[in-house]
Amino acid sequence: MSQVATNGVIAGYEEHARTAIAKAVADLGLTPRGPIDLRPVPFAGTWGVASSISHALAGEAASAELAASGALEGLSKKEAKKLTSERARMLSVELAEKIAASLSASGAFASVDAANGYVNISFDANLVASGLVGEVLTRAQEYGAGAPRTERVMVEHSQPNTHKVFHVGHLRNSVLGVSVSRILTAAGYPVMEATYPGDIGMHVIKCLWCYERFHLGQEPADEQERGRWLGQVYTESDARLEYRKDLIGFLQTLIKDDPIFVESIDRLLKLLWREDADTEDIAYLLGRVSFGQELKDTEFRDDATIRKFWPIVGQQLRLELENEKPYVEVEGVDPPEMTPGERLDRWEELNQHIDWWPLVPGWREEIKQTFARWEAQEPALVARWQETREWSLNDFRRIFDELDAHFDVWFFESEVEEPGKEIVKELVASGLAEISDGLTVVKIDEKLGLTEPVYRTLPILRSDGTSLYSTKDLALTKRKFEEFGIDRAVWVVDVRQSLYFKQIFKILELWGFEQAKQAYHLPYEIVTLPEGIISSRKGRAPLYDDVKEAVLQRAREIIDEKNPELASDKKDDVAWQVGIGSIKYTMLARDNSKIVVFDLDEALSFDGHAAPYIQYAHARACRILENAEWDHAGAVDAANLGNLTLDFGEIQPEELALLQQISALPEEIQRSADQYRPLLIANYVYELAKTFNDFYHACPVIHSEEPVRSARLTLVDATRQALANGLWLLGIEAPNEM
RNA sequence: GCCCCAGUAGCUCAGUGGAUAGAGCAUUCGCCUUCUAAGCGAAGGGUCGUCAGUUCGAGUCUGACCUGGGGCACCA
Repeated sequence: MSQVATNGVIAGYEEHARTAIAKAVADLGLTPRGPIDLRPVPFAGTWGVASSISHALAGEAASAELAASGALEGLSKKEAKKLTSERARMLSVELAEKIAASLSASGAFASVDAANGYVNISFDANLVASGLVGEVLTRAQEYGAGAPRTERVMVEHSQPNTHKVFHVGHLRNSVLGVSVSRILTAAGYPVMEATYPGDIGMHVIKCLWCYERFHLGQEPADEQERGRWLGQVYTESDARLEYRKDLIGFLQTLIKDDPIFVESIDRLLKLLWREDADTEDIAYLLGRVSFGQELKDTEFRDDATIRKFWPIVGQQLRLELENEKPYVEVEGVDPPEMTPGERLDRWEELNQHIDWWPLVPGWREEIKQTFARWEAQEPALVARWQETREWSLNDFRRIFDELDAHFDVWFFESEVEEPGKEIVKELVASGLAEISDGLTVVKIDEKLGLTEPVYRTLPILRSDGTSLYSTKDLALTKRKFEEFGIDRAVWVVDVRQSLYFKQIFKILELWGFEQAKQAYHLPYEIVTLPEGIISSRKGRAPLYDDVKEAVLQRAREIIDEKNPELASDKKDDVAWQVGIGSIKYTMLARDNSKIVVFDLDEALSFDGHAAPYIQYAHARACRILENAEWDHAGAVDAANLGNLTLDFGEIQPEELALLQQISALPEEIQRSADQYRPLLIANYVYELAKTFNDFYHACPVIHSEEPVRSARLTLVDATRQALANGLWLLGIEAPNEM
């Protein structure tokens, strides 16, 4: 029974069943091709394991038998198949009966029967339940955890950029990273968690430029507000620098999907003519608009042209809105991107800053200079960077704390910039990298002798010698393995970076860095909004702090309604547990490969398949134990001494289902660790809550007679533990009352 | 053009080659004098994108195609 102690009670019984089936099969003179499959019996009212081994054996036998007898000759493929299939079904039923009979005769199982070609082995419920529940109570928080492993894993997640805001997109990453780390830990791996904030790069330069140039000293007095404020400065920097592109882009949209605008262009340009605009510019506009060709902001001779033209465009859009005709769909023609109302709004937005138009080229020049100052490590700029960076990091530390994300290592992009450049030098020296059109790249496919594009080409240094994201990741990967002695490194980064990571890992491998093979990119799909992609650049992102506030407020409202007697500070605790738990659960109860469309109304709905449902089941279990004045410590003692014996009397289907569900946790943990999928745990714990619900609706606990009462209370205790453990793996708290 | 991902109920999603494809939301109808109604029960709702193939057995594996999304030289 030592096997049972390490792998769990149920694993022991399963192993036992597997060996017995294998023996029964061998006694019949048959050899299964693969391992004996086992699964829970999929019917209510049973607890045990089923095998479809007789189907597999019968299939082979039927084919062989029919082929040998010549019965298939002259038949069409379809007919032959049908015949084989029918014969296999008959044989599998016979075989299952023989195997079941043999297992029954051995007397090793409570009951064995054959049904439909399956062999079903039922457990002696009271006996196995005592073992299982005893295991849950003695192992407590450790129940479900696997045997310790030696492979050391580093999980890097949570890579928000400083100088930008933390939004729900980052939230998915952190929540996923925390959960994957916990699941790997539970599966037995020693895990290191690492975060990697992007504290340098073009976004930082832009933000610093905008801060110095327009907002120096305007930062909020409250230090807690500064991170968010800085994010707004970043958004503004981008709006300024991209102003011309944005405006031209909008004109381009008008040309594409507003035929009335295009038809009116002659008249509009006549008006522009009267404004004394540059004639060549007018001709340029006329040509491009009437032929639907691409406009370029650099093609205008006079900066004043667009400023004169803009009010005219606005008048036209207003006119179109006033005379709006219902949109009629035409087959083969794409519907317009924007409604007339949206067009006017967008025009208005751009109009507010029309004076930016002539300034943009100068600003872009200033960005280059700021970048150069950074490269030269000008002390004043570096000091500014350190100060502002800290505002963002303050936010991140608080947010990670709130999310219960704890890191063993903090990597910063700024630390690996120089080491990265060193590696690039080596790569160039060794001939792996080359300089193509001034840009340092690795032509990976060429180096591998591939003719089809697979890895393509990766730039690893800008032509001006400044570092790229890739420059830094080369150094970081090396550092992870060499400095921290890990065996496997996992990057939790969204799916759009898949090719990029393939490239980085392959380059390191080509360079001769063996551990590159143990580097794994864990991709997950992005979070979008119902109206499209999240962009902190455009300032269109639900911020973590805002979503948190909304969700806490909603949770508090519901608590006030559902459980008004709860003490006020307790209400706050529960609101936090439920609110944060709900956000986390919606992120985790969707597979990594699925896009999450973030909708605040949905996030605020706590009904049905959501965290509170599971938390509620946990709270109910706690309350039952409390009302029964259940002696938890006594039960644990009994279990530790091996004295725990449960007597459910005539055991109910709901009790069996609950036992079966509790018993599945260890396997689910291993499976979700192997696949890096918290979803499996999210589903598991929901199913467990549901099964528990069924149980306590069907089976009175406190009001039942001994010994059933104690058996049920122990089962409730075990359920409470399994729910808490499952929620912990998701990073979600389990309230004792709510 | 090449590569990756998704396509299952009206919507959002589960589904480990195995028994009758399941949840939640939404809709309709029930259930609080019994351990918390954030709950429970019932009803309706499906050519599992299409077509071939592998298999005793395919929503699940393979191939082709269709639709949508993403990626592919100086963003991160």
